[in-house]
Amino acid sequence: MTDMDVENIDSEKRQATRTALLRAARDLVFEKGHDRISVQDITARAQVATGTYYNYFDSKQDIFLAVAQQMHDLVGEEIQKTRDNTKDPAMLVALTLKYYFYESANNGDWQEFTKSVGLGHLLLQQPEEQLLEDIERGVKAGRFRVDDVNFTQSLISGMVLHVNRSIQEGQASHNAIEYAIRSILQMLGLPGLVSKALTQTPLPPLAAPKRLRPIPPEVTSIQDYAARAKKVN
Amino acid sequence: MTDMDVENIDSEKRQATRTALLRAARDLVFEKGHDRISVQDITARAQVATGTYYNYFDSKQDIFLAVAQQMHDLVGEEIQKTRDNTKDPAMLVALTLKYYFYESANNGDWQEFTKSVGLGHLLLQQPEEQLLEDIERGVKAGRFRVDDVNFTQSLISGMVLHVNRSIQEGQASHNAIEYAIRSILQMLGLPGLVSKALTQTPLPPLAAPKRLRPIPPEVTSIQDYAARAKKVN
Amino acid sequence: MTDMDVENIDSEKRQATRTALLRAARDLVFEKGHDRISVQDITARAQVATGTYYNYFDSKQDIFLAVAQQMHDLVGEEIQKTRDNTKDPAMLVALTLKYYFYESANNGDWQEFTKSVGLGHLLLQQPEEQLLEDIERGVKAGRFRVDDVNFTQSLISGMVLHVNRSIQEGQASHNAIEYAIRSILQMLGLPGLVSKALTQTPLPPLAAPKRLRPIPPEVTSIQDYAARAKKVN
Amino acid sequence: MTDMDVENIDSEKRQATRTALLRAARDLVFEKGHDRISVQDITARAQVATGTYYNYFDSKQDIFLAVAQQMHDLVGEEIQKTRDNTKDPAMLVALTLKYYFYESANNGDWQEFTKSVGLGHLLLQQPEEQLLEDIERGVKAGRFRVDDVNFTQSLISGMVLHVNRSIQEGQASHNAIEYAIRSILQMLGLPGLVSKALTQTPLPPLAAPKRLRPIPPEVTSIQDYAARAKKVN
DNA sequence: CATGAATGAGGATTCATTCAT
DNA sequence: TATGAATGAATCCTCATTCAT
Repeated sequence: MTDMDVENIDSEKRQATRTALLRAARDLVFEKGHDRISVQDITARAQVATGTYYNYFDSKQDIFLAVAQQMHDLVGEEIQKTRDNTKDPAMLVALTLKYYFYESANNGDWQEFTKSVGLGHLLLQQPEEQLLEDIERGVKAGRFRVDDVNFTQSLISGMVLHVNRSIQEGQASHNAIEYAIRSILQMLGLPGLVSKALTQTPLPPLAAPKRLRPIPPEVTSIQDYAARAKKVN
Repeated sequence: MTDMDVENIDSEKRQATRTALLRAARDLVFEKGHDRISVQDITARAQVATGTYYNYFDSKQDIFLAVAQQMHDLVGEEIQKTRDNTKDPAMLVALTLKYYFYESANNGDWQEFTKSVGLGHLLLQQPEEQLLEDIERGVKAGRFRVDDVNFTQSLISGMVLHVNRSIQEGQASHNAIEYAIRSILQMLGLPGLVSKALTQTPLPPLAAPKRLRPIPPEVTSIQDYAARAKKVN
Repeated sequence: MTDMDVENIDSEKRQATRTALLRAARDLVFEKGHDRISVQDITARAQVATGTYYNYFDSKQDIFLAVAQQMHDLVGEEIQKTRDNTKDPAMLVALTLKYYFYESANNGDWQEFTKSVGLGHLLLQQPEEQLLEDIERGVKAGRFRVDDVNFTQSLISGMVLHVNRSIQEGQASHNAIEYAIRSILQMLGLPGLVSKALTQTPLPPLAAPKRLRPIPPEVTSIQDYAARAKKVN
Repeated sequence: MTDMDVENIDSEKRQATRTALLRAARDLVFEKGHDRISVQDITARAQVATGTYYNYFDSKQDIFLAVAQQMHDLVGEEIQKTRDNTKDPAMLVALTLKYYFYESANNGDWQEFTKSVGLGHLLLQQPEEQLLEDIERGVKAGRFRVDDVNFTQSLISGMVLHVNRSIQEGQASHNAIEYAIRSILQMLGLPGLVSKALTQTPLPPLAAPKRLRPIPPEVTSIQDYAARAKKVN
């Protein structure tokens, strides 16, 4: 058995435990909803001792962030499949933006999870480095006309953030997304018509995101509870 | 001063305390968000002693239900204003359903509050007795044709519940609400065309619900957090 | 029973519990020495529930500070008895300084306690307001000649701090205390000879401070432990 | 490479690890003070794995005792340098006692370290075997007049212990040390005048012990803390 | 022997709830 | 009814120690 092997074995074990904890945390959030989850709940579910948790995460909150990252990465991987088949840099930018906007607005798991764990302000968004690369590629290919690549990336990320926020607050108009994407493409130097066309290209559907949360609680009318309320004597 | 007076004075005092507690609870939920609220927080804010709380509510959870009722009643009162000006029973049913659907989907305060306190399964919905009366009135006026009034009411309430649930899970089609209302009206014996017409009548706007929650936290991308995550060695 | 009575009774009860906790904490420090004391130890000894502790102190460390204050006050009260019989402001200043220096250097309980609880940097020292009053009185009586009373007080407090520190670090000469007091009196405008005389006036002894700590652990040579040490094979 | 060599190499490695652990423990005590040190802290500082610690020490406390021994040995070695130049057995006894008393009272590192780790009852003291040899040599040289060498040694060790304790508790008179040494010498059969003379011989200074602990915390008056204390309502 | 993941008891702190006054 | 001190279970987190590799 080589050193390499030893390292790998250790890594695998470590990864296994870490994954078990992450899965336990994620499942419990969807099952119990809230801060109703204790660290002990998580470790019990993951079949490890209480203290083990702190070999992997710094605090209770820490694991929820890690789960969010995991979910974020999952979305990224899903999108990547379509990106892989896209050669045109302009198309790449357009569809990536569109996908992320779509996910941000519609990925119920993400929304439920992040809200539940107090990370509701996190957004599904393209990693900044990736966007930067996309822009650089477009510039090299002569498709984009940009003076300062880094600043352009920063500008776009800012816009996306803003649009996402507007959507979440319900203040975004019906076609805010399309409009935003079109504006961004134009900003990158594409002609208006091309921008519009790219924006409207329909997306190949993403793999339907498997719903992670189990049985939702029975939806109920408030009257059922009213009886139990304490009366004012 | 009569016994009656004494009673009334006491009652008023009691109501005042109860209201102070309710207001404190509601404000704190919107300010601090979660389970970060203790009974002590509530009583401190309401300027009463800790123990006083339990003269009005049986448990910590109890008050949140009461607040939810309060909010539910508020919505009901708002809707009632329009109902008061509506003579036709069919129209009454249609607009009431429509209003409640609308509120259920869009009342952000309600949604935020209920989710926050673990009552996310509660829905804004017409009180069953009211619906029953509406149906009965329509029957008396010869507008509806219904065999079993009670059962019909029960059926409708069930449908509404189902539609609401679908909406909340994002599985409802674009015009689910309109379709549901139309179906219900037909169920009550109205002709298809009439049903459709009633359904499409635009609603007079409700008083814009004042948002209670304070400044939302800054929306941020997950990459900002990534750095802090504990690495897998 | 009047409201006044009720208040007093409550106060007394509260004080009793607080005192019990303080006494428990102090005793345990002298008995067990260190952080070997848990909050549960303290509450158990004080015969109250764990949570009760936090109705009186904000944190574990908090109570140790409170005990230190208590001990500090005790010293102050002891000194006050002699101060009460001292009319001359110059004498008052001289003997107060002398007493505090003496206590700071020799009060074993104070030293042991503060070291034990990580407050070893605290000193027994005359409260600044008291010193200020002393100076003011001396000025009014025409005994001191000082331009800026507040600044003078501040200067003196700083000197005392410095001398105390030197003593604790073993860097102070044999008669540092006398010299310091004499210098301070001169600073207040007294003639050199008078200062010297006042400084040398012997102190009436303080009430012998009752040693609070119980049986000290058996002093032992390190050889007794050597046997138990793990050998290098 | 012979077996012997292998053994030696292993031995050296072992010693190196052990030394690294000891150094880490000692440094950390002086840096962080208290029980704020975990075994993990020590191993991390020593650049070894957690488990390695338990190949060298039985418990957490164990290493502190070992460090104390190390410090004790260091003092012994320093004293030995002077002992080596001392031929007269009486002088040897006198100066050894004096040195150890001096160190016991003044070696700040020793005092700080032992107090910190809960070994405050340990003393710097001449190893009993060494004292025994010293006495025997004096007897052989006709300098001492002693009936039972072993019992005498035991008696002396006991006295030293007692004096040390008195010093630590601040109950020892100014010249307790000199008086004790003189008494011991007389006990060994030396004439009073000779004893006195030997006792008063000044010591060649030991190598100034380098202070290991870092910057001491700022000394402060208790009033600065008072504000933060929780009030009794 | 070295390693470092796993363990679980222990300790600080919070807070829903009770109850004597 | 109002009060607020008391309660103790629950929770987060630490860390000495073990043990399989």
